Amino acid sequence: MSIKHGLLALLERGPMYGYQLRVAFEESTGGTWPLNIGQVYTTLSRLERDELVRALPENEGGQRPYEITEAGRADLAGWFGTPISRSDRPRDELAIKLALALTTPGVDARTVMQTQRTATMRTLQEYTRLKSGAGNGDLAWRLVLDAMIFQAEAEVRWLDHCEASLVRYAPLPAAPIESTAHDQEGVSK
Amino acid sequence: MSIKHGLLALLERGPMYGYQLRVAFEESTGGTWPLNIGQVYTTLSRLERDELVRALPENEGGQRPYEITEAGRADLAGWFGTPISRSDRPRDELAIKLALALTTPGVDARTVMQTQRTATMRTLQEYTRLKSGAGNGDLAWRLVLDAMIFQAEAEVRWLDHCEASLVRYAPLPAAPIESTAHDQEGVSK
DNA sequence: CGACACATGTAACACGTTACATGATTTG
DNA sequence: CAAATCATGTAACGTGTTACATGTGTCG
Repeated sequence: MSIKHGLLALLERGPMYGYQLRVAFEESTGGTWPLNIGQVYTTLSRLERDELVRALPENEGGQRPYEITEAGRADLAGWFGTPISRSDRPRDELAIKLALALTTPGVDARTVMQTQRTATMRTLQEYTRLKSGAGNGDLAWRLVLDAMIFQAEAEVRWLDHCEASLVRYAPLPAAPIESTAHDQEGVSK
Repeated sequence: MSIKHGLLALLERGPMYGYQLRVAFEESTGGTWPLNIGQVYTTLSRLERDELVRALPENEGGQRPYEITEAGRADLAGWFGTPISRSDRPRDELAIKLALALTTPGVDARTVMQTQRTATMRTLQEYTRLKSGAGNGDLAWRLVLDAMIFQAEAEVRWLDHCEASLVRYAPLPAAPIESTAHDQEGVSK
């Protein structure tokens, strides 16, 4: 759904051909999400089939530009006018993974959380580096980067929250018991 | 990818048949993400083809349970052991939408943001209601809910951040000028 | 009996990814 | 000339959704 409307939005600026669309799309998101060129052509075919775009005659350079139709404009307006609801977002694989980790024998949920946290922190640093690195006159791409940062931060916070909940729920997971008479501390709460 | 490993994780608890798997999967995530039953059967076929699960003989009740294989166990361990990276997550449709809204003629990015914000706030309230509503002995499903809450909160924060950036970048979008000498109020902050 | 939950499957379709095939133009 | 970039497309495959077809058992 995303790409379809993305292409329509780009065509709203004026007629463009496939290759151009890919470049423009990647520019809009700062190259964060590479768009496969094959996908562009197949999507354009479907858009043409649905009469949301119209192919223009091949020009001198052998390029096949498309223009948006009235129906396409209407569809695009609908997209921009309607908020994206939770239900049409993909399942959160990480949440599922952690939920299942809790009840899968032989899997330590804590380890899963910590591994994920480390990885997420690393990409978070990468994003911050990217952000400061480029001067970026480009507002759109800066906001996309911020979106990824906000999400990654939320993920880290959630992971911490999960670990806290786990500790409260199951203080120590079959803690290795010293045979000597040492105390085991810090288990409270 | 998600469902494949989800089913494997459930089968790690012991052999189950399709219908059972769907119920168990939905229970794990508190019914937040309904899983289509057709999907379960097709996924099981593929898992069997790849020898990650093995079909057991049909039992009295006419049910066809599956059990996880050694290869399946290995695959599952790999899933749990490897963090989910940003690159194998789906594109963030909202971020794309907003980035494109900024450069699409005839579209007011501010309106798009505000519409989205309202919708997200509403689902956020719904989540909080859900959370307090059920007593929930179930840790897994509580954490899944929290994940959605954390995400939605991050989204709202991001939207606010976007609006602030927009204001700084383009203080007033071709503000309609009153021909009379009246002030225009209430535009700030 | 009729509705509903249980249970299994297939077919059609949409979307995304990867890889392959092909050719023109530019540039070192 | 060779390599890179520009440019268009097709085929195969994985995954997900919806809808359809079918049958059993149970409960009001």
